[in-house]
Amino acid sequence: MQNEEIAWIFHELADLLELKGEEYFKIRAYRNASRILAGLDEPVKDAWKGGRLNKIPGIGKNIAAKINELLTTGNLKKYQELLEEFPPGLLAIITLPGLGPKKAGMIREKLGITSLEELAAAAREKRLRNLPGLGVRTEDEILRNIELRQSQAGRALLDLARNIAAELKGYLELLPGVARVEAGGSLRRWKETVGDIDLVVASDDPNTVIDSLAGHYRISHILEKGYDGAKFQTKWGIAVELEIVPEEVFTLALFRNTGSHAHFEKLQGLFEKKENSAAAALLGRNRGEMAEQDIYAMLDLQYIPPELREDRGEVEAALEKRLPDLVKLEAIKGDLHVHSTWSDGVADIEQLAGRAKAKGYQYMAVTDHSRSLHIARGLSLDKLHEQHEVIRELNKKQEDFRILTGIEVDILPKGELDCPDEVLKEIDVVVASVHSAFKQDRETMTARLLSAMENRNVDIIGHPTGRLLNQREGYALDLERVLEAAAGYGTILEINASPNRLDLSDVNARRAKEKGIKLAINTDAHDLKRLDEMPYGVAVGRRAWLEEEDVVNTMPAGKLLKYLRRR
DNA sequence: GCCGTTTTCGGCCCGACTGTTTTCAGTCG
Repeated sequence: MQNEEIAWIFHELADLLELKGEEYFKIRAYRNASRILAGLDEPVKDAWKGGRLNKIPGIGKNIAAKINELLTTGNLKKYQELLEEFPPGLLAIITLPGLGPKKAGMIREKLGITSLEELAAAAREKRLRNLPGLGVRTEDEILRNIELRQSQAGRALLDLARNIAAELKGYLELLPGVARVEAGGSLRRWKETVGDIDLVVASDDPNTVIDSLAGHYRISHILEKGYDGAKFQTKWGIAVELEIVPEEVFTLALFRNTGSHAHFEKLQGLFEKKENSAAAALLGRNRGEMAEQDIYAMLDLQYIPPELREDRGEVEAALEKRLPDLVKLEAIKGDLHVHSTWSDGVADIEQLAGRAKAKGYQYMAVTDHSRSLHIARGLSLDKLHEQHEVIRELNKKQEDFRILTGIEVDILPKGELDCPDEVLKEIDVVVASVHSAFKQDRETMTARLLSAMENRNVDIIGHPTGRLLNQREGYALDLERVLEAAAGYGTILEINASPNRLDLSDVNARRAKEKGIKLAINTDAHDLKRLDEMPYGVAVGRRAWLEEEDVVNTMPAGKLLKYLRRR
């Protein structure tokens, strides 16, 4: 059982206890444990074997005992009992924005509703609006959110899909007769969510491959089976589709499998114009040596990296040899948005810096929350000052790495910042973000962000649209005006690399670039593990056609600091 | 539930917004 799975059980346990009406602090302890386990830097199993479980801060006697039960028996009695008491549908209902345990419980009691489907039906039949505490607006909101959820059904976040894909790839590669395995489809294009995991396998024995994968512990059952492929359902909901081909056509199959459809069709058009000469050349080659580059070369195109294959002008650009030189992970020299134990992170500054350094970074900004964000233990001005003193001391001990002072300052509902200018002025990296009053109307929210950008102390706008993938839409915002303002003021916009945000999105980041706005690709990590999520942000940057010069944290430390102080 | 230069119980902990109300409970970050 992996860390994420154990963490997920405690997460659900917390929700279940909330439905049961348990005491707030007990629920919080489970939530906290879930977060800690998900962010733990070693397999929980190793800590368990080594008897170190209750050495982990936040894991006490009781939760350690439950982890022990999980790892010993594969099950948790308390969890199972609660699941029987509260149907899984109720858990889905309380994840809807605006609905919590109290309202879900009331709706269940009054109408016997225990699933999203039943809730949607009741909303359509206008049966919710007369319940105590609910009205027409809530009813509309509920229906809208359920429909939004259903429209995304089956699409997994990229990190989950990539993790499962990597595991299955490793497994398949060990099978006899399997020469190569690669993930294709939207996963290879690094799209923010993935419908199913496409794996292309080079093997002359499809049956063995299919039967072997069917027995993998991640797979719950087989959905379709053909001669040269099969589709499976995983236990995590997302489907896996296998395409099994002879080794000599592997590259071609992977190329076609990667898509997108629109990109592929456009290339097909080019092939047809070539009157089969290219296709003939393709078939005439020694196929074993063929690389994807050759396919593009045959069409007189520059090589188009998978991230660009969306038919958003990349084929035209490749024809004219003007594809961008896309930013690479190796170009990233630091992370400018990281949380420590001073606010709501679970790793301390030295641990974070150590990990950042190990990645080859030159710098990292510690940007803990500002005073008004109580739930995240936002820092008082005194604490902030103290933290910056600590950082200055830590910097004295090292020469080849620099910890930058920072803050993630709240943009308060009326647009003012949650920290006085004279304090902000002294801070290396000021990230300003919205964490409250998400339901403001478009005009108010736009003015709020504009007001923050106007402040010359603000360097970066954090997760600019506030969206959470598969959970909630961004706040109402006139993004065009925000982009205009960012371009005018010289404000940097963030690409938040967290796989559940990826905010700005690829499309919006590309618009930002077109307006001459600089971007920062940051992890917003709250633990050591999440510092590793930078590749997801870089992928968004690549999908946005960004080059190294568009991304401020590709600059060396000295140049960056100068750049930040220019306003 | 966890934690403890507070040693075994008591503290942890929060204000703002929302939609429903007409004074507030529930939700949220």
